[in-house]
Formats: sequence, C-alpha cells, structure tokens
Amino acid sequence: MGKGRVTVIDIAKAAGVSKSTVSLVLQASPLVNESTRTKVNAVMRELGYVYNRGAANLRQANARSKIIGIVVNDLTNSFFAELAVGVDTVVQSAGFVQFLSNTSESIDRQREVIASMREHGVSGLIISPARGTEAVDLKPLVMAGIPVVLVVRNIPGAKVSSLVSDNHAGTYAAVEHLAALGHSRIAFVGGFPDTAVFDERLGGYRDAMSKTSSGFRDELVVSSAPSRAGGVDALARAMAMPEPPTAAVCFNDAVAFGVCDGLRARRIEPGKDFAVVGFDDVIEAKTTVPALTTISVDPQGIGQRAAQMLLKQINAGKPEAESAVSSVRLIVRESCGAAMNKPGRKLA
Amino acid sequence: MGKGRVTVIDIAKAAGVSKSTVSLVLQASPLVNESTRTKVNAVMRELGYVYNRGAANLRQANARSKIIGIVVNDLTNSFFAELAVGVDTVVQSAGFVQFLSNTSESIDRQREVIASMREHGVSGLIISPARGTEAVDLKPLVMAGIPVVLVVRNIPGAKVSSLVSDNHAGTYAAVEHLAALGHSRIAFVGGFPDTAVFDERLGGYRDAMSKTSSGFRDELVVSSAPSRAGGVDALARAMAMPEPPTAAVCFNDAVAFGVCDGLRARRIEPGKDFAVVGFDDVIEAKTTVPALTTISVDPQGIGQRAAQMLLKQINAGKPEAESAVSSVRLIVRESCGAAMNKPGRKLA
DNA sequence: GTTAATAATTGGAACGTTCCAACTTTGTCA
DNA sequence: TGACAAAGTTGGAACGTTCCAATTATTAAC
Repeated sequence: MGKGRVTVIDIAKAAGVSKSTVSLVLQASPLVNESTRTKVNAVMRELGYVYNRGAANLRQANARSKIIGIVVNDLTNSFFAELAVGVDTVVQSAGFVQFLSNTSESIDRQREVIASMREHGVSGLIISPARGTEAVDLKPLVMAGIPVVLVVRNIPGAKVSSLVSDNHAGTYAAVEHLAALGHSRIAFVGGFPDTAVFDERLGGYRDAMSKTSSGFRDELVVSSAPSRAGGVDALARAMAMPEPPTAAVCFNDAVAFGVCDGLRARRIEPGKDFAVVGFDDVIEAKTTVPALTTISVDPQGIGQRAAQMLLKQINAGKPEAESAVSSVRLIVRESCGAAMNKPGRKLA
Repeated sequence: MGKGRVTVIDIAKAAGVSKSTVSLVLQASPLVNESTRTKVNAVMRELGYVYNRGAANLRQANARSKIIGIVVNDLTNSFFAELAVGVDTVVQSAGFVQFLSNTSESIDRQREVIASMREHGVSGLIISPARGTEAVDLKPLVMAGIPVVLVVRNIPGAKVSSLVSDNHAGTYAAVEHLAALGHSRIAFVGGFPDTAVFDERLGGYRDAMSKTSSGFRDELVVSSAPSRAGGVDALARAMAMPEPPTAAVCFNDAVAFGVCDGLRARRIEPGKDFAVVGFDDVIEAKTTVPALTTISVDPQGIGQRAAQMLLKQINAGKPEAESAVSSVRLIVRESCGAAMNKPGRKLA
C-alpha cells in the first residue's frame, strides 16, 4: 500500500492545518492550541506517521542528532557487554539512542566504525580503544568538537575525557589482603605487558610487594593472554618454578578462572591449598565454585558514569576534558581462603 | 575552529568544480575523469570533509540508510553478545553499520528502541524479542515493508523471517546420549515454562524419554530462572526428591553451571557421580572444569546467518518471509561422564 | 571540415524537516 | 470605538545531498 512515506505535509493536509503547525506539535511547543494538538496527534496515529530524524537534524545544523556511539574492543568479554548495558540505561533515559560497535581489537575496524558514526552525526562517543590506539587517531574527533569519553584504557596525550578504574589501588589491596593471610610467595599472573592497564595493575602489585618482608621478585610475574586459556597456561609456567607460588593476583577474572581450572587439573583446590584473586568482578564471579575473591570495578556503574560525563559535555557545548578514576574495592569471597577457616563464612 | 561543517559545496568551490561532480566522486561513479577525481579527493582530505548521510538518504527516498538495527533481550547474557558479534561481522563487510540496543526483557523498552530505529531509517532489523512480544507488535514494521529477521524466539502469526535453533532435536539427542550411558532417572532442569523455547526443549526431552524403558515422568521436570542461580535452586529441589535423578538435561549452559555448583556444594562430583548436559555451548563451556557436555548452537554462526537472511531480503526489495531452523549438535565433553571412563578421554 | 557519438561536467529541483518573520484572530482596557 | 497585546497559525527559505536533463569538451568517422 502506502507507496511514499507519510510526511508532515500529509498530516497537515489531513488535519487542515499548515506544516508549520504540525512541526510545532512534534516538538511539543506550548504555542499550539490544545484542540489542534490533539487533532494533529490523532491524524498522525491514524496515518502511521514516522518522524524523519535525518531531515530534522539536517535543518538544525547546530544541534546534532540524538545518537551517542559506543565503541568497544571486545564485545564477547562480558565486562564490555555490561558496560554497554550501563551506558544504555542512562543514555536512553536522556532521550538518546545508542549505537554500538565492536572493533575486536582492530585499529582499522575502529577507524571505520568511528567514521561511520560521524557520518551519522553522533552527538558524542564512548570509546574503549583497541590496543595500540594513539592520540592522533582521536585528533579528528576533538578538532570537530565531538565530545569523547575514553573508558577502561586511557590514551596519553589525547585531549579527551577519560574514566578508568583505579588499577593500582586494586592490586595493591589484593596483595595486602593475601599477605595478611600469611602468603609470601604471591604471583602476578596474566595480561599482555604492552598495555597501560597491565602496567598499572602490575605497579600496584609491585608497590605492595616491596612493602612485604619478602619484597618484589621479578620472576613472580608471569604474563599471558588476558583470557581463561591464558590463565591455564600462565599457571602451568608458575607451577613449574623451583619454588612455586602459594597465591596469585590475576590480571582479570577470566585469567583467574583459568588459574582455578589449572589448579584443579593438578588436584590443588583453589581457596584451600592455593589463594587466587581476580580483577573486574564479572557477573559469574559470585556464583562460581569457589566464589571468586576479586576487585570489584562494577562495569555497569562505569558505563553509567561514563554516559553521564558524556552527556554533561554534550549539554555544556564546550567539550571540557575531564579525567576521572573510578574507585575499586576488594570483594572477599572464597577463592582466597579467607572465608574457609570457619564454616560460618565470616568475611575478613 | 571551523564554525559550520564543511559541505560538498565547499569542496566544489575549493576544487574548482561543481557540487554535482563532487557528488559523483563520492559515489565512485565511473563518469568522472580520473584527474578530477584525485583532485577532489585531495581537497576533501585537506578540508576534513565528513559525509552527511542524513542529507543523502533524505534525497534518495527509495533506498534507505545503510543502518541495520539489532535488538536483543539480554545483552549481559554472553550468548547474545556473541550473536551480536556474528551479525556485526557480516553486516560490516556489506558496508552497513550496526545499531544495537538492549531491551532487558521489557516490552515497553523494546517498542521505544524499535521506534527510534525506524526514525533513523534502518534498512532492516534483527530482533530477539522480549518475553511476551506478540505478532501485533511487529505489524507496523511489516506494513512499512521493513525487513525483519527474528532470532532465538519465534513469534507465531508474525509474517516475518525467523531463525531459531532446533531445540527439539537438541534435548532429544542429549537424552539419547545419557540413556546410552546407562542413566534412567534423567531430569529436565531450568527455564521458565511460559516460553516457546522452553516448550520446544522440553518437547525433545519428553519425546526421547518416552522411548526409554522408564518413560517420561512429570515430576522429573523442575523449572527455574534460566540463570546460574536458577540452576542451583532447581538442583536443590531435584535432590530433595525421594528418588533423586542421576543425570540432568539443562535448559541452557547457565543453568548447567549452576547445577554443577550445587552438586559440588553437596560433595557430588559432576561428570563422575552425576551427569549434566547443557544447551548453547557458550564460550566458557569448553574451558570450565569439568568441561561441559552441551548442545552447540554457535551464537556467532546464528548471528551471521541471520544477517545474511536480512541482507538478502533488503536486496530483494520484496521482503519474502522465510523460516529457518539452525541445526544443533551434541558436544560430548566431561560433565556427562562419558569421557571419564578412560584417562585417554575418548569421545563417545 | 562537418557531423555524430562519446565523455565529462553542470545548474536546478527535490527530499522532510525546522526556523523565522509575518500574519490573523481574539481578548482587554481606556 | 480604537489601540494594543496575546495567542495561535502560516508560507517561504534553508539544511546537504542526489537525481535529472541539459550543456560543453573531446574524439571518431566520413
């Protein structure tokens, strides 16, 4: 049926008013008489009118469209999926709509999706940059005055807002906790050494270790892919040492799960014979057995906060770069052994 | 700096050609001379031109924009995250860009995001409908001739394409496998009874059970939320029976993980003292301990196939509804006990 | 050297909306 | 009654692009 789409002019004709009036109704202007408003609305429903945002924000060259873009580097990692959900909640309630793309750590893909989002006139961007992203990659965005909030990974030199979690404090707290439980050979396992996040988490580990009696020892850091399989692999290398560790601070929860898998394959019970603590507090951490002691970063919360920072910038007009650090906290569960002493599961 | 955005006319002026020529360059038309093309391209780069898709597909009222929308009901479930990744890969390589939104099982939210996507002129939609979605909810879309592919959950009566996995065959195969291993008290655990997916998976279980010597027994199906916590809960109820089961076919992998947690909490070793098989084959299934025997549905593959179905419809012009069933297969790992007999881990 | 064909380029109209300034209607007050 | 204000409505221009028909420049054919 209806060949061409129904436009504001069709509505105007059918309602016996001018297109300007229909436009005013669309923007809920107080200028229009109540009775005309209801009539116009009725006609719109009847004819199945759909608003054409493309045409609209073509005219209002100043205000950009109501789209915000979110670019993540690994959507299969549930951390990012939850982050996206967090962004979505606040963005939706502000009347914006989310545009999500996954780069799979590819810089080329990242460039493509960012370009595509610009073409569609996004009002702002939340980006968890692919590995190897540099400040120049973001240059065009800041030149065009498009608000950007970087999450998870910061990029030195880029004049944009960022929101990262307090990686240093997280691993620091983890080491302190394990040391208080009596461990001295504590390993740092997992993660790729060439990333800023790795450096920060390792830094917290190192600083805390050097305060212990045994001090920081280089051979106790064993890196690997930041995945479950990487954790299995790294643990194997750690256990092959002459004096293997009795505890591990892991780069993230995925690695920690891998470490637990590896321990069990060796008939070592995580949380009893060996302490492991993760980082991120992904949703599975609390339900797995043993429940994972980890550093909580609340991915949904980060998403929400990032979205708020972005909206603030968008509304301010002048994009004022702002750096925030999201605080983290240690969640003591079972995998560190602290709760195993008593059956009553007292939290340390 | 640059107050107004740079348009095709600015480029034309700077390159000494007409706006029409610039437009032809943009669409890579063979009509334009090679030397002019390179000059225009150079100027575009120099002035930092960004294409305005809104304006473009305002003019070409026939062809819609190069956006495809994807609507999922639970992005925190890694099944859907992977599905989205699958869609993204094929959609991107076809020059489209993905527009993802999460409904969190809310019908209202679903209506909002679909409306929003229409306003932005999506070319097509891939929808995993929220629980309780009805055919009327999709009516406006089919009336407007917007191609839609339903995934995971089909909606009876909606005249749109769908791609669901062969739920019946999956649980049927699972039961057959467990029966062959000597189990007779096999439970069906997890899932909400009011969903089509539940009915199909239960149906496969029932049909397979009635072919066994012990037959189908109503009390052996125990439902719960389709989550890890739901699995723990359902297992507790199952084990409280006078004659508890010795094996479980689970509604999905999340439930299966919960069942394993519950078993271990009772000092029952999954894969040794009790057999469990899941459904979905999420990414963690193969790395967990014990590795989960499950029905593989390949979420990324489903996403890719759905995207292909959608693109076909978009290119065809006439949206021809097509229903497809994605085949599944049983992946035998450790949690069913089949591989535990020999240390060599032979696959049954 | 003219004509025809081909290659390359072009100005104007159109897409669906919003903004602006102008207009009409109605009501109020002296 | 006239002047003025307030409330409501309106036509036209503009946004940045693509399409169309028309134009000019170039080459080929006789």
